[in-house]
Amino acid sequence: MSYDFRSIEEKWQKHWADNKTFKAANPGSAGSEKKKFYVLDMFPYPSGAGLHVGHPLGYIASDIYARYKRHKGFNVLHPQGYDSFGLPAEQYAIQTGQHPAITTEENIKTYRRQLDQLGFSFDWSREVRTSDPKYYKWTQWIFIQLFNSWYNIESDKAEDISTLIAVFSSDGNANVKAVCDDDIIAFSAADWNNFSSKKQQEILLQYRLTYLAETEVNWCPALGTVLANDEIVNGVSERGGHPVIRKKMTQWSMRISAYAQRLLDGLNTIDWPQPLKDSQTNWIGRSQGASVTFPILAFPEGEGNSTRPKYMTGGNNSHLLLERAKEMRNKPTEAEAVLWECLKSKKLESKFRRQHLIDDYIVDFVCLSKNLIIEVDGAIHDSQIEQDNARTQVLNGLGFDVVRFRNEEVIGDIDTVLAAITDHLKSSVPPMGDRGITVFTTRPDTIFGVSFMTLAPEHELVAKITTAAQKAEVEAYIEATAKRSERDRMADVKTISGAFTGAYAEHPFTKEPIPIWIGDYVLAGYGTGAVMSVPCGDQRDYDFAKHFNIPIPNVFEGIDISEEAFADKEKTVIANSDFLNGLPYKKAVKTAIYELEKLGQGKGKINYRLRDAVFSRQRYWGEPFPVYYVDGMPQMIATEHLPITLPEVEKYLPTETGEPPLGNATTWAWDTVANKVVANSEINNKTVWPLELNTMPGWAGSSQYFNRYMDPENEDAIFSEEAINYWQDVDLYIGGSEHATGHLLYSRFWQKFMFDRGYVPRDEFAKKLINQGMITGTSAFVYREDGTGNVISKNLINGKSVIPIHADVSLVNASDELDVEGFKNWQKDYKNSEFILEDGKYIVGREVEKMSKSKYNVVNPDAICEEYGADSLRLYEMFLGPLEQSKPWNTAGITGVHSFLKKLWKLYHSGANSSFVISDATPTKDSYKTLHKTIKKVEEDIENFSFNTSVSTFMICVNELTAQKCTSREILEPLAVLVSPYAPHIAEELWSKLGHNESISTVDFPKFEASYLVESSKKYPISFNGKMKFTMELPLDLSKEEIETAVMAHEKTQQQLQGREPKKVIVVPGKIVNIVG
RNA sequence: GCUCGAGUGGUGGAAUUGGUAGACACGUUGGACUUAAAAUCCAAUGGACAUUAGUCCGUAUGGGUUCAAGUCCCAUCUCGAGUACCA
Repeated sequence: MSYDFRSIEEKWQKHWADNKTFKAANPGSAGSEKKKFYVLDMFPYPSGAGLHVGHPLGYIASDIYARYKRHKGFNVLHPQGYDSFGLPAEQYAIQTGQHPAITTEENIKTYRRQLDQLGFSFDWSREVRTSDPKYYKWTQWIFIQLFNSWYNIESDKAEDISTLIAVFSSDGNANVKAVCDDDIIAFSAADWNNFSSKKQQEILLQYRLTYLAETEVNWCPALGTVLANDEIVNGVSERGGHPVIRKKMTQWSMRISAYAQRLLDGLNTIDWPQPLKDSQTNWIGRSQGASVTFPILAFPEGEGNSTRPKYMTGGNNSHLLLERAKEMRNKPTEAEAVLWECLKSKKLESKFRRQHLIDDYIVDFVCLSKNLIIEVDGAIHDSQIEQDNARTQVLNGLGFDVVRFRNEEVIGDIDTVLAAITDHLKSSVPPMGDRGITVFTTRPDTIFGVSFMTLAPEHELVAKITTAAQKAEVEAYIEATAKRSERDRMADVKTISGAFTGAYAEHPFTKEPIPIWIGDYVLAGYGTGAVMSVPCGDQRDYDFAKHFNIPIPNVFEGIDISEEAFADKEKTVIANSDFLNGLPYKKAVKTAIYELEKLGQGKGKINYRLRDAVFSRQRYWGEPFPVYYVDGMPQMIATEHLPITLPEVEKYLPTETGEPPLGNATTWAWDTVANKVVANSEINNKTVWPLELNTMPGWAGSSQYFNRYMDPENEDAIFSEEAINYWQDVDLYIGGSEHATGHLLYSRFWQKFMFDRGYVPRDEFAKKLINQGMITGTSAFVYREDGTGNVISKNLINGKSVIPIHADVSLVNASDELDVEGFKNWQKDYKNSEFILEDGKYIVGREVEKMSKSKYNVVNPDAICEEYGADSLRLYEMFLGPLEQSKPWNTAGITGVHSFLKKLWKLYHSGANSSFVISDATPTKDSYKTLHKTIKKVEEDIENFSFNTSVSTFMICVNELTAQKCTSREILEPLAVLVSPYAPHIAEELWSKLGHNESISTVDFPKFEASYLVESSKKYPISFNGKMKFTMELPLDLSKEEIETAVMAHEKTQQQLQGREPKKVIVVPGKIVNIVG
């Protein structure tokens, strides 16, 4: 009987499906007493093109591992599902009008058929689809949890928003340490309790982990949607390659920045590939340095009143207000008097002034060096909250922090008040405002090398500080840079451009004026959008200074900076820098920060590149938000009313007024009484309100799917506690490296959030991750000659000018010969072209490229399965090389693994007419040895994910057993188990022929016995000066001396030495002999 | 530019803590079987020289450490991936 892979594979695929062979057991059902093991493939998007041979690579590897773990006695969870929301189905809907759900359903069918035919051991009873309302109900649920959470820096975790509200209403926000928006205004408990509900909601949005805010987003006009940073590659959209522009829009954002440090720290606890960790580290972009504030000297050097004393901070009406201030100083309230006694005694180590003019306000107390204002309010202020807020905003705008206390607080408990002020003095680096430019620098040690400041052209201060004389030039420059697209700016980093604002800042230490420039090499989106430029230590600053003839002071000892900047931190010794002179880098940084803190003009700071993630998409085919709007403020729909299902729309394009596609829906309003979605016509702005029109991005559905697989049918919770506590986390996660900074970062973020809120027991979702390499295509080219239009065979080009044209790889055989007639029929344009052949053949050119439809180099697994079978394809994909490595697809070698399977089959069918033969004879010593060295190697290989070498090992094993004419059950039974993870169909068939009725899938993995491999002798390689000359068989129990004697006595040794006396003989028993001399 | 990874026959790739370089396949060549083809089986196959015996050279390049280096160290080159003015 010959190896009929077609019927064998069909038979077992049906058997597995009918018997639910791979169903994983949840707690409470049989099988869950075993140890768990969770093997997961990255969520596939079911594209219309179906699978190509590159896709299954990772699935085969994970399947081998899953099957191996079952043999090892584990309860294995190996699920599969579909990330089925997404752009392609929607683009297709826009073009054809076909509902994306239909397209998606069809694509999934193709995927499922293709996956089934490869014999994967997935537990299909757990399948999830992100576009299924039963699934996205829980995506919406998580969104609500995020909305109802804030990040408490003190406990360093996310907490329920109610704990924040409690603090606000008892203590205000002065002592709240939270990750929140930058423009937070200070308020007291009384303020909070008096704020309108809308005002409270606005403030809370500044703290929530998902929040609605006007942000600058990447808008892609061609796709009609915003894109996340990771969806943009080289300045154009990842999908489609369309241009992307910056635009301000109100969008949902995720406060992932709160988790920057923990996302970084977590990388040390997981076994993920280093390059992947590196790119996440890079993306998070932590840099340690200092934030430094440079006061702005309002007028250019030498002009006007730059000599005006610094404490004169009043505005235009100063002359009117000074008298009033004096009067108030003489008649302080009781509370003011008490506080002033404490402040003027300098108990707090900072100088305060009382009843001082700031712009057009008289403030109660101010510390000018720390930009801190303290107001003491009586009962009257309760009635003028709005005015006070306006005043606070103006003062904030000028760069001051405002802290308010009530009279009763000051009189009642002065110590608490003083402690609060001390806290503020310590923590307050004045926010950026008209009074100063705050910059972030990693090199505070070079602060004496600052010779100019540079602001991003978009920086909000630019308009305020530019002098009349420079106005025209600055505006022209801003206009010119705004016109340059993101892409131009990136492509062209060599051109140096900028403009002088006419304004000057003051150096914190030398008090020298520093000119303020703008330049587009400074990015608005990073740090504060401003830099202190140190041309001697930074090449970009250096180039800028050279270009605009700005001085380049040298602050490095013994370094020549006449040609380029000096950026080496290790060799740095600071010079020309007052108190930093002679210090090396690290000490100088510390000292500089210490001195800046003393001045209140800077402090050590850690900066992250990671931005909050925009979470709104102006698309149809995505999760709807469980959100409706009351007076423009977002409201969450109670979780018991979820899911909010995607409405039907006439067309999938934005509305005429530019609203997202959901704006076309006519039944898209929320009735807060009936708690259901109703027609838009019922909106009354009392009980029926409009729903959110955006949908969630692609990564929403994939950020917790791995946990949902643990309990996918659960309708009451995202997963049961029993399920999550049993399965815990993913033990092995396999997928492509393209998800490094998208899916894998967002998933880690959500997992940490779920951990903080107590829903999951682990704060990292995947212990081990492997990136499988990409299988690239081998494109084929024909060459059309310029002018003549003749199509020339590759080796006849000889320098002629030709245009390469992709030919479909199915028209080319293994020897690179083209089926010319087939090509002519395929591309009708070439019907009448003349093909210039060599030796009667047309030879194509070959090139390795990404496998893609447009390059006509896609190889479909269906054809391979048809010709060689799934087991051959599985073995071959593994045999190609290491899993992590990228490699071009080349079918040439598949006959090798296919004939291996035939040999394996024959090993069990050695009888007459190839009939099945098995004997109970005791195996030979050699057969035992062959089997056990195979067990050892295969086990090691699987544990190390070195699947390619296992396949070789099987080949060697079968070759040896065939030569030994082995038919022993004692050998051939374990061999079938060994092979089963790799080639499960043939293994099942052989197993059943061996007389078993149960599936092979959970049979124990054969146990390795070292005793079978023990040898009594070794074929020693005998080397002379390290070069192997011959081998010599010697017993292994010889001592070093005995080996040496035996080797020296050998005739070939004497022949090699030709009478010379060896200087030294190295003997490593069991390994090698090396004779030196 | 920076970061990371990789360079081994005609090809995919093996090679344990440094210890016989090229396992296992593909391809190629020759042979067996066959009317023929397919399938199958056998043999050879890193390069150069040599009838044989054998000799020399060989893991990107140049150095180094070592009895011994594909493996460790230094420098250089090439390719791939990621990143893009990150202060």
